[in-house]
Amino acid sequence: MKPKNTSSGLKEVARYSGVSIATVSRVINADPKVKAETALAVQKAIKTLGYRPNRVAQRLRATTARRRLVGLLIPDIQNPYYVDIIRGVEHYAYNQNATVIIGNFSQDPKKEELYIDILRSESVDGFIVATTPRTEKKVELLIEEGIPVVCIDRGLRSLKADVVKTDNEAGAFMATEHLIRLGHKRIAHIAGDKEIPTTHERIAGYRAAFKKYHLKTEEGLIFSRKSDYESGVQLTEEILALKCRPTAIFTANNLLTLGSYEVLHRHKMKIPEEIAIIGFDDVYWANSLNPALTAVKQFGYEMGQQAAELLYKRLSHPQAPPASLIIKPELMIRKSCGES
Amino acid sequence: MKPKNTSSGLKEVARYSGVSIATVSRVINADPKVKAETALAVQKAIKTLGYRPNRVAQRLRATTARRRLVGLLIPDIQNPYYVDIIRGVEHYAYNQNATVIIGNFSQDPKKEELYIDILRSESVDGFIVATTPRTEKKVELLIEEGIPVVCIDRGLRSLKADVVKTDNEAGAFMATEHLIRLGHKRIAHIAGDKEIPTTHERIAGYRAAFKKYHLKTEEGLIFSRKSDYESGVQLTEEILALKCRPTAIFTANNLLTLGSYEVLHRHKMKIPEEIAIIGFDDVYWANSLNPALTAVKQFGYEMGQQAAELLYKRLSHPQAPPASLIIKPELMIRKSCGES
DNA sequence: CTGAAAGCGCTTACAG
DNA sequence: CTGAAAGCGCTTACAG
Repeated sequence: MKPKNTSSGLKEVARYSGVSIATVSRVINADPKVKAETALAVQKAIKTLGYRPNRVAQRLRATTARRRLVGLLIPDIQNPYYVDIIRGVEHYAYNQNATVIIGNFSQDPKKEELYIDILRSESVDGFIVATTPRTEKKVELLIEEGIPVVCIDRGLRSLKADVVKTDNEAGAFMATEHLIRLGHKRIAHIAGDKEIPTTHERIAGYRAAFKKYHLKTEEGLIFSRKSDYESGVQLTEEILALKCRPTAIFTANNLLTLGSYEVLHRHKMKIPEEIAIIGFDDVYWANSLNPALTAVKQFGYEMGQQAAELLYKRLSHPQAPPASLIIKPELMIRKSCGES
Repeated sequence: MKPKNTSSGLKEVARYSGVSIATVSRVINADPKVKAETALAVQKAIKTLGYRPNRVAQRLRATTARRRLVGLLIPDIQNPYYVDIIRGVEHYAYNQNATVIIGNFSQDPKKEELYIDILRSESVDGFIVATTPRTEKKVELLIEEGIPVVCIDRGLRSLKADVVKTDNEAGAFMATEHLIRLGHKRIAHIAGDKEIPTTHERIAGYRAAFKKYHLKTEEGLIFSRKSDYESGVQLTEEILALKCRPTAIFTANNLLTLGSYEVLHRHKMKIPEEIAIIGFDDVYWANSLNPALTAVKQFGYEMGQQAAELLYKRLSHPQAPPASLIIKPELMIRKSCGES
């Protein structure tokens, strides 16, 4: 019934190597004050006994920055963009011998709040969060309590935390400009949920491109519902039902893009001849779509790494002023807008 | 410098409500022996102080089954099938007030071993693992030590653990039979990595369908490299280069399918007229592909839930004999094989 | 350079 | 029904 206690514990290592548990602890933490030969003996004992420190006990005792646990709050693990971020954070953490604990709240506000509390109770070194305006207060509370937080994808309005995000306006501008240069004048924009700040930044980029080319932007061509697949489907249907159809669509994220593709195919629209499409967010299987998707690539993986790095920097410099890392996206030209 | 200690701790709650910390602890754990009015008073104190138990301390002290942490070992978080599994596990855990800690080893053997050790050091209640034969020994060790393990997607050869998996042979049979009934006789199979047991089960299903229809299976049409996107690309190229091309392809997982689509589109093959394609694994954007993908759906989300449930059952019945849950997949008929 | 001891925030027999 | 005390497995001043 009771599990054999194989993970011997500090005591056994101490006994085996003839020192105190304090010393064993010191060699585990690479304390340079330990005499070399003592350290060696202890290391041997650790190896032969197969000892592994209990991370829970370490964390309970440890002071911040040595807990080796980072909390990552993610809106939707089904969205490949967030998966990239997760992988990036994880990669950095792995190299620091840290673990990451993910709170995937699936766009559910209740879960979102709860996960903040839970991760906090897990004594994370700090948080990396893709905030929703909804929980902004709660996140600010964390910061006031001295818990390091870095925002990813979206910053805090109060700007009190580090942030790494994409230059959304620039990305949307690039996409729209690409279409304009190809001769499109009536471009629909399927925007994301207006609750989310990035949505507005992308709309701004869309408008800016029109402005630069002295084109007027038709307000009726900006569509928005939520940021999910289903909204992509519904809004594309609305667009196709327009008496005077636009010649191109710019979708604001990968879920919307996918939803849009579904409808375009169902209506047997020729892409890009009858309608061109360009999406925000690149995916690794963009070439498996037909035609291959031209998209604005956000560097999710790199952003995740940077965020983790920022977090650990802040751990050692809690008083440093908040930093912003704005990553320029890149246009991946493939086939869905025609040859450029 | 030092974070304000807002999360008051048992002591403050005890002081505030005029009882001992033992009593506070009891009401947190819903011990029925506590007098109702005492409990009420304590609950009020907890609420007004905004107290939240420190999960790390709880876990250190707790005995198995009350640690509320499940370890999930996943081969590749970029694969949507595993994302479904993660979501399922998480859903169940959430309802148990448990957290799940994910070890995503990205198909890297070294990471795989390391994550087992790390999750173990985190004192998980138990593991849910998609094993690789590589780490089978290590997983068996876990079991011998009395740590509950449930395998997902793939079982243990020794059968010593609970397992929830798809009926792979049946799934592959369904896919192949579907193609045969549509009149295809020469069907290529892009199988997964031969190191992985599911690969062989799917090949067996493929063969079985041929047998049932008294067709001979051409060994030269079974292709295998690894289980990733790139292999899908390469093997499809090989297939198209064949002097005598098959009329259909059956791909063994979603990554291979996507790779295959890329090549088929690049070569401007008409699907399904020139070549039909059917894939193992369904994805939520199957309709965004062109043509919409006909696929064998594995119930990843449900499997994840079941696995978590099995894990918690085993926690209360450690001696129960290992259970196997074999889930029947379902054929999702769309357009990539033509109308049925 | 090393050990004895206190303590991280909890839970749980053991008394009463 | 409740409290005092031991202890989970570590780390870290404090002595020496």
